[in-house]
Amino acid sequence: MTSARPITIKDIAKRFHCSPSTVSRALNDHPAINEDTRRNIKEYALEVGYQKNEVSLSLLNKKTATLGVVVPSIGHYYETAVIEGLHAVLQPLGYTLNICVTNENYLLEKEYLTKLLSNRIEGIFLSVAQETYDAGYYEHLEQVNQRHTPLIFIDREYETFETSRATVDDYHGAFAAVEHLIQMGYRHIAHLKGPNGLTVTEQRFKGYIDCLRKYNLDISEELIINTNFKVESAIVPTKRLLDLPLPPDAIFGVNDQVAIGAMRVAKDRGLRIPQDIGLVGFDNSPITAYTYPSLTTVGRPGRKIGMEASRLFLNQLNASEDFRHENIVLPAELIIRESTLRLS
Amino acid sequence: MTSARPITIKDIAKRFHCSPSTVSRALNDHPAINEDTRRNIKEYALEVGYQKNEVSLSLLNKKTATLGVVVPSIGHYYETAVIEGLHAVLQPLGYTLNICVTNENYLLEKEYLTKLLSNRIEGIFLSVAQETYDAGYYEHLEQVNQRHTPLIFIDREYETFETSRATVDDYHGAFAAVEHLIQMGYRHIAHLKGPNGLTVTEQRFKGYIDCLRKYNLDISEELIINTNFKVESAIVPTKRLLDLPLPPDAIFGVNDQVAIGAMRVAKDRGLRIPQDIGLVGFDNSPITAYTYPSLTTVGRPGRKIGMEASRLFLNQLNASEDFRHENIVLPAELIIRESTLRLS
DNA sequence: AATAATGCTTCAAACGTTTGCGGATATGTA
DNA sequence: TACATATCCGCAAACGTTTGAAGCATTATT
Repeated sequence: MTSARPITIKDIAKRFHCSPSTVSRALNDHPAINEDTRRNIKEYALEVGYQKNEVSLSLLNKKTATLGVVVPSIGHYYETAVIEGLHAVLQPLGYTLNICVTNENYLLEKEYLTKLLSNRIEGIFLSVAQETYDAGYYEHLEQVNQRHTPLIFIDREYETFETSRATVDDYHGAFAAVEHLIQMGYRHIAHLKGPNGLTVTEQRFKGYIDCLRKYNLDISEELIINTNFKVESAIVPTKRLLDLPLPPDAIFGVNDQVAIGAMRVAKDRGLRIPQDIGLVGFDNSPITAYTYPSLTTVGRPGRKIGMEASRLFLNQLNASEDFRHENIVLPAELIIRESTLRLS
Repeated sequence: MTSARPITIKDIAKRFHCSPSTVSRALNDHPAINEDTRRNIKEYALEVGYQKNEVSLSLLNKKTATLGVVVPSIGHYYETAVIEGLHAVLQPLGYTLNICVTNENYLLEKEYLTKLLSNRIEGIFLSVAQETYDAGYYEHLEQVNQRHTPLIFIDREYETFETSRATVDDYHGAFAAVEHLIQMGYRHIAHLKGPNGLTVTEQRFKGYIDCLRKYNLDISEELIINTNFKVESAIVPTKRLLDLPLPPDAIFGVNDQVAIGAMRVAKDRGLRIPQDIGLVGFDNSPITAYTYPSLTTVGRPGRKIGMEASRLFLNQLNASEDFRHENIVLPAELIIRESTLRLS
């Protein structure tokens, strides 16, 4: 039963005993149409709720005004901030965003890319899934290149893949976080690392390591444990850390979620934060300002990343022959709160 | 420079000096095509990366296999859970979800609906924006009805609008939360209410009020303050509550965010939770299990709602003449944690 | 009165794909 | 040799819209 056939321009043409061309021109205010004809047609169109079929227009103009946004999840603050930034720039320009969530799944990511290309979207913003990283797959990106569809990496990227990207300087963000811990007098600093292989994970890890090196602090394997970005994935690792003969006096979490998980475990153990143990997260998600104690964290300008990524896309669209891919890296900002502010 | 024109069926036809029909049939394994021809064509298509133009197919078949999901935001746990549920059912059936974020903005919501209809999507899942509520607008929904496009309400709905919906029993969820507080011995219970007018807000509010009535507890205007669902919107209201001559001994937050905001303020005041003050949230977002103390909350089955909403859509698609809209209401579940568990 | 100009409208092609029908060639049967 | 039957392929229309070019009245210009 569902769909009563939508009114078409032909239907209107029949009603007025004129040709579809006339109706089209009338609706688009073409000057070479009689004033009365135009008015009548427009009134009637409004009355019957005519809506132009964008599908046919897309076919005709080879333009869909649609962009794909392919991300592993939309549950975290950063991702939604990026999407908001994309939206802020691109929606006013008439673009529709087609948001696809891969759930960290490679096959789904591939399927989405194919589907988006089949649907003739005009550009893709991609943060690659974890599985894609793990397996080192990237053939599914070739089809995008082959079609010369602009591809912009956001957040999670392939370092070796030649395309534009807008990312955050995770390395220096992490470095600053650990340096801050050191300046606060913490010396035995653990890291709840993300899943191995992801650029964000490894960059933050590298920042952590390099900072320890700079200050001649020991790097201990047992102080580095993987998590999967979720709160609950921090619980067991944190317990293991605190059970060590020489437990850490600070924990740097790969994101806010795991830092909050660690906070919970530390409090359960009766540890005082920041006196007994310091905690740092990453992302500056809204909640971090209101945990107790509030969480020191590294802010990522997600909205700005989205806006920069949009700019990269637009540049590529209007680019000349000698177009070179751009690499935008925005700084991360250390936000000092109570969880590390111990007056030594 | 960007787009090298995608390969079409005509290009392939030229290459093999045959007609487009033949290519089409070869690619679709039509039996009336010579084995060799088919093989050659398919090989060549693969080689040059041919991808069928879904836009033209949509036009031809009047089917886009795309559904619109229009929500006020994607920042909260519940919303992403719903989307995941929709996805779980509909993605395997070949549907693409077009996720649109209205930012609580009426005009944007209207624009999205129009655009989705113009793009000939086959169904819409809608959680209405706050502005839409406030102003009581709903003409923009008429166009959806007029086109007989299935419309399913999720979460935020218009009670008076005749369509299918899948929602959570906020009323009884709130009632259970407050009843639990009463059973724990709390007597002076405040409510951090959401923005007025929203169904979810009002239902939870009603549950709160009715429960107080049932137990003959006073209902005090000054214990009811509006928030906007965000953490920070709970700070000032909570301070005002705690500054009252007779401050509340428990706070029921309209969602987890505001409850966590309240938790922060209470702790700043040196109040012990749950001994001095009880706290309840709503949504069971992952973090609530790991705050300190963990937060008692009311769980909403977001994923299930998404799946049920999908079912409603599919029902409507295959419905006969005597189709009636369905109204699915799933129960909310009280999840008791430390923030209210005082042993009286 | 012939020509030019103006105002309004229709024709036809195009976008990429599918599909019923008819056509052509080759093979089998009488 | 004539006819039926497979086997394979092309024609053309369709989906809804836009748009350059051409058509046709009517009015203006010489």
